[in-house]
Amino acid sequence: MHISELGSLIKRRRKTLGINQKQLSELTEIGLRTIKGLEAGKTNPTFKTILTLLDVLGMELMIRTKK
Amino acid sequence: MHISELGSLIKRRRKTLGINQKQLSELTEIGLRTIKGLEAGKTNPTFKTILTLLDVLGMELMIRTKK
DNA sequence: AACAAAAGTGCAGTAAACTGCCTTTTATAT
DNA sequence: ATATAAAAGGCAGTTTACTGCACTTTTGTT
Repeated sequence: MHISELGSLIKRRRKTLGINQKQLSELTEIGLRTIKGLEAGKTNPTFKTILTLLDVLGMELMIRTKK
Repeated sequence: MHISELGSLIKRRRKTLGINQKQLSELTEIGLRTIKGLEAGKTNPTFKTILTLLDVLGMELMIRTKK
């Protein structure tokens, strides 16, 4: 998992749910400009931003030791 | 998963591996002050910082849709 | 108890995330 | 072909993550 992956993953999920960037911005209360930059893989988002987005998108993040 | 969880998770893993904060800082090339703040749950780290730490700690991050 | 190592904390500078505003490009209709 | 909606991108201001330095507190060892 790296940053560009994260962006495309969120973009894909958003489209699956049938919402646009503006709607996602309103639902998450994250600035539209931030969402655009993140989906394009052009910024290095903070943990909070990621968690807020995943929550609204019905996704979860897990961390575990590599086997 | 929220920020304080992330901090304690990383701290626990670091101790399991038997290294101190300074060594982790050197291995990851992330500032010692940053690691201290993160383990204490006092900052909102960036995705890059998290991924770098997890990598050196032999951990991985996954994202999936909630069932 | 004394000492050393590790961890925690305040402060200040730099870089970058976050944000809004506005313009341009691209896609999707009619 | 035009009009509309969605996405992309430049720019500038504000906030905050990241960092080093210096000092304090806690933990562990002899």
